[in-house]
Amino acid sequence: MSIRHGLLALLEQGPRYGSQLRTEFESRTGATWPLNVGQVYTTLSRLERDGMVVPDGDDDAGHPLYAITDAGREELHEWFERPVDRTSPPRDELAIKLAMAVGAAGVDIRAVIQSQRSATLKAMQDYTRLKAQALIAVEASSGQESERGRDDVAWLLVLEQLIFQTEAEARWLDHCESRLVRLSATAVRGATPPQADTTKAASEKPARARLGRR
Amino acid sequence: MSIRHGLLALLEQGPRYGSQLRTEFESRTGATWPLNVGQVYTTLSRLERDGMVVPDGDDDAGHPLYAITDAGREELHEWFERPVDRTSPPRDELAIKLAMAVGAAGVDIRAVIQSQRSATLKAMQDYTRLKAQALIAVEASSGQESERGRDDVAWLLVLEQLIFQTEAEARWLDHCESRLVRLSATAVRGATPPQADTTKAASEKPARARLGRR
DNA sequence: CGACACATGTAACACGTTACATGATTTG
DNA sequence: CAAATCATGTAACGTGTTACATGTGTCG
Repeated sequence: MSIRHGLLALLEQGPRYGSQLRTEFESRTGATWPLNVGQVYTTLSRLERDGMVVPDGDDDAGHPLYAITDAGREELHEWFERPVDRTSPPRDELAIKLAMAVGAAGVDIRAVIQSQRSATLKAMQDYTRLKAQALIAVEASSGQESERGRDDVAWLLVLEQLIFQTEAEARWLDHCESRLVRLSATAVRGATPPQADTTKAASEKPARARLGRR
Repeated sequence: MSIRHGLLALLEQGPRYGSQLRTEFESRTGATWPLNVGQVYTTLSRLERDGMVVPDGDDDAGHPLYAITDAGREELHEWFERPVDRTSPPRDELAIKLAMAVGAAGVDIRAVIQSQRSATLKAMQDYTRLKAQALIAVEASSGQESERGRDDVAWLLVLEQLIFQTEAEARWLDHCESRLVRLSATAVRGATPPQADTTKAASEKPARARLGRR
């Protein structure tokens, strides 16, 4: 659904052709979310079917152009005004994974957290590196009212969102670990003897050993 | 893809029937991500097609059971070991929206940020309320080795992830706002005179007026 | 000319959502 | 018995991904 509106937003700047839309979409989001070209064409077909865009002649080079319609502009402005619904967020694979790992036999949840943390931190490093570059780019292109500066700023914002998100994820993983330690301590005191749980001992060790590179 | 593995994880506890899987899935994730029953059956068919599960007779009540296979267990354990790839995260609608709003004519990006922030903060309140309840539930069910306590803990973790995420989003929105203020200040100084930017003035004001409740 | 890149499509497939159809069981 | 509920499925649709087929320029 976001691609639909993303393309509409680009088309509001003026008529574009398919592959151009892909390029501009990726300049804005800094190739974080590579957009398949085929997707552009199918989405354009659907937008045309829904009356949001219309074919608008050809380029100098003969590329078929699409233009946004009034209905498309209406839809686009509604999209900008309507906040993204965060009360029913998209399913997050990591959250589901940890939810399923809680108390599951044969799964060492702390190992799951560990390996995820290292992946998360690695992503964090990449993002930080990219941000340094993005800052330089913004600096260089600032002052030009061209689309270059606009794209660089957009990319910087996207990147910073990724950083904020990743940081939150890392902190959450730490939080999970300490929370599980605390809970298992009280649970063990309440239900099962601390060291005599042979089921856990037998199932945790091999799961742990199986981890690492793959 | 997370539903697939989520169902597999539940099936590793023992054979289940369709609607039971849905119920258990929702107990774990605390109804954050309501799971359509139909989805369960189609996913089970695909899992069976791929050799991850097999029909395993009937319940006492006559419900058709599915059991996980060795291949399914293998797949499941790989899933637990393999960290979620955060270097190519799923497209985020909000990030795309802001990226498209940067420098777009007819769009007041600060208004977009504002309305999103209020939606985000509202979600935050809901989550906080839910967390208070979840803590009580965990407290009450702790010490029982039953599936109740496990589900309550899983739900608490999921909830806390949502809280961490939402908090990060709110902070990012603030960050965007101040960053845009700073950038537009330097951009204006660099390219166009501070107050005499008629293009900006003409495009921002009406966009602002058009926004608000809808 | 041949290789390469660019651009436009289309087909096949996976996943997810909604809605509908159909039995079986329980409950007023 | 009638209504409601639970459970199992299926159909239609939207979105997204990958891969393939095809044309059209450009450049060595």
